Amino acid sequence: MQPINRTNLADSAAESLRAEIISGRWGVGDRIPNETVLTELLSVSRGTVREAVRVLVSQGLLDTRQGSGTYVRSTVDPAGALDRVKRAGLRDQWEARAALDVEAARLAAIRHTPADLERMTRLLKARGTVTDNGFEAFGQRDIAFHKSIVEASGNRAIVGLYDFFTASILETIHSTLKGDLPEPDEEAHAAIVTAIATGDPDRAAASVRAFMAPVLRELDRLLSQ
Amino acid sequence: MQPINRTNLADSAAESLRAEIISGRWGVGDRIPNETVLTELLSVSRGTVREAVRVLVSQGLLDTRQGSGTYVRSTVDPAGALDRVKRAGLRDQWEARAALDVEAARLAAIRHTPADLERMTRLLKARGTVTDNGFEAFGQRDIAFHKSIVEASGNRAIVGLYDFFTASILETIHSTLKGDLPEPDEEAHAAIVTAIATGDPDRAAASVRAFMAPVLRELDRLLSQ
DNA sequence: TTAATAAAATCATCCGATGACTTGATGAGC
DNA sequence: GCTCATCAAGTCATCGGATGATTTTATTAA
Repeated sequence: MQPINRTNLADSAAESLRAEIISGRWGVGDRIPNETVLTELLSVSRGTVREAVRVLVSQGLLDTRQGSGTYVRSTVDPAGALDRVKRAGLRDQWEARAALDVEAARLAAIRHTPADLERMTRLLKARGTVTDNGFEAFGQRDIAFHKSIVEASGNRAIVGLYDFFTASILETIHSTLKGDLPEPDEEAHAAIVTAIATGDPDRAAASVRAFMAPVLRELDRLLSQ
Repeated sequence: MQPINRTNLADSAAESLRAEIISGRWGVGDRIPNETVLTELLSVSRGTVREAVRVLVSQGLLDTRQGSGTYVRSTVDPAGALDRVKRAGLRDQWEARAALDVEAARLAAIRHTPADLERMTRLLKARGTVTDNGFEAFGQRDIAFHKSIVEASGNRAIVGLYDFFTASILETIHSTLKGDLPEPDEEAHAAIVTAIATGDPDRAAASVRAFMAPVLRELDRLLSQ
């Protein structure tokens, strides 16, 4: 049931332009053909060319200067890569976040400060049970706890990515699943904190991995139905 | 000095739409006003509205369906997440990428196909030495090899993230360091492939971790100077 | 040579028109 | 009453042309 390749001319045009840039045929600083020429090269209208160009401008690949032309700003494509991440699907995103979680715990075991530990412990205690203040609030508290672990890793890039995935996954899960993923019990949560507190990175990583495995298995089962 | 606020109508329009989404006034799944109405609301032409909408579509915030309308796809601002991660600095980015590398190798050990193994082996052989075709070309071949490992993980989200970091790191490293990071020898590279081939996830992960450790140490040393 | 001016090139924006697709309503047939 | 084909309205997709704003280049005068 894949409608497949709902192909936009503007998207295709953007891909063509991106290919020219990534391949290096258009180097940094080069002025690319003007809109009229691109219209002929790509066989699309000028409006479509402009939409394609503007997408690449918004991603930092191109730069337009009124009266002068359109120039290549960068040949690398970080925004495009992140965009692909967004479209990767719930399972892959969940697995990627779990991977970050595992490595974050490893780092946290090495780098955590007493304040980090105190915070994790406090948030775990505040987490409570599902019945307190409704499902939504519980989800928030659960997320806060997990985030405190990631923050203890001291790596801002990992924290940023974790936030990104958490928000993205939350959205998807609300619209596709009905929130019936298994929730590990308090004991499993506490085990992570304990492992980090011991300062053993392997043990910390393993505890998170063990924590995530059954959830990921259940997610697989739900999505394969 | 700064003409600043070189105000594109299309960019301003995109910002207005983004504000509606981020603020939550337009929720996920909502259909936003059609192009004609947006033309009136924003006081710009329909072409400009389309350019603004397409930018947000390319960023994953909106979703257009011909014949039906334009819908809010996500309230997560990938540009914001991207900015935070980019600001995280070279060291954190490198460490985050290494973390992904480790977990990707773990998954690759479990999921790799014979074609994946063949590809990794071929790329490792093609990688050669620094002296072949200059430093730049060697870097490309090295990246291609490492990416083949990540791709063998079968997780598109991780692949996307890896691309993101690779592109971002390359940009930074060219401008800050002088490219004098230690490069693990061929033996270390081959060890990763062997570990993945055995299908032992722990061994695969450990091999990548061992691979990355000295590089990260040296990066720390260089950045602390 | 230098500075002011004019002309050309280019992107920015607007407008109108047609096509393609989706959705909901309508109505015939059972 | 129910099903299904048909139709009409709504919406995005694409096209083409026209005008304005800005930059760059060429020209001209001092």
